[in-house]
Amino acid sequence: MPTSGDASPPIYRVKADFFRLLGHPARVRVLELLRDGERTVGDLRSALGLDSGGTSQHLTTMRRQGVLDSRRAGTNVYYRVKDPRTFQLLEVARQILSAQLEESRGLLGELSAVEFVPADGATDADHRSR
Amino acid sequence: MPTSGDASPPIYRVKADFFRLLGHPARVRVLELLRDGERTVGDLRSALGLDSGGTSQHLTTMRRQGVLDSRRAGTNVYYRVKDPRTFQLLEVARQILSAQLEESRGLLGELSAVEFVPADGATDADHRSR
DNA sequence: TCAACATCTTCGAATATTCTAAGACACCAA
DNA sequence: TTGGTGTCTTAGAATATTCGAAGATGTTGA
Repeated sequence: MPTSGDASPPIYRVKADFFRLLGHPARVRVLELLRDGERTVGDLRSALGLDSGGTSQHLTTMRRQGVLDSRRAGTNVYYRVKDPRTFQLLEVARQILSAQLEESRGLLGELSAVEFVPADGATDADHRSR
Repeated sequence: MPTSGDASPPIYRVKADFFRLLGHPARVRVLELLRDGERTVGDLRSALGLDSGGTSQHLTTMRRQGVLDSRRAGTNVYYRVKDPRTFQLLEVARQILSAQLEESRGLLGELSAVEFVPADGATDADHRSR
């Protein structure tokens, strides 16, 4: 068996492609809309507020990369998420982001507490000026 | 408390920005290199094979978005991953991708088994021509 | 202060992605 | 077979990201 034409790209590139695929608001929404089952293109289109061309483009991209799967039923096409672990990805991202939010909210609190000045004026995270 | 100047963007946009940040081979590698602890810019630079400008650019981007954190020690700057859950993201992505690989490998096997023809010529996944 | 080193910034060119609009195609019901 | 609906494709313009090169800044030790 031949090692086929295109040398398979390094893992970190495959991963990057995969994350880049998720790196678009409309595509994140598609995943969220598909969280509880398949939907037709029309459903998604109206939920996203895109025209059918744009919707189709995103869906096609995601299917090509193996994130989505589709099935035709009459004149409609139903899309679904292929691997449920994809939702785990969204969930972990949500956790990370809400932790960030919490932290920055904390900093904001400190900021407004003008009266309080820590013993050592400069914090560790302070080494970049600008 | 005022709702501050910039209306906070919808969650799906924040998530998308976050994934897009991970959507670059060099940045994925940085995360992998930081899996077991902090590294200096120079370490990362030589591992990535970039010039110091490019390295700095990626690191700065990741720090601005809150994925990395840095500390200066003398003339060096050490970077580290801020939230360990970030690695979980990489891990889940790896799982999804290797499942995909396995599946396509399976299809490839079928493909080379030219003799075998299923009872019904068309499969379900076959509704898109082209 | 100066030289050496590490890191950061900036800017324009190169490249990639997304948007928009127009029309093509597939399927169903009449 | 024809019209209507739903989905897909394409191509070029608009926009965003990345690359490469040059130099600025900050830190240490002499």
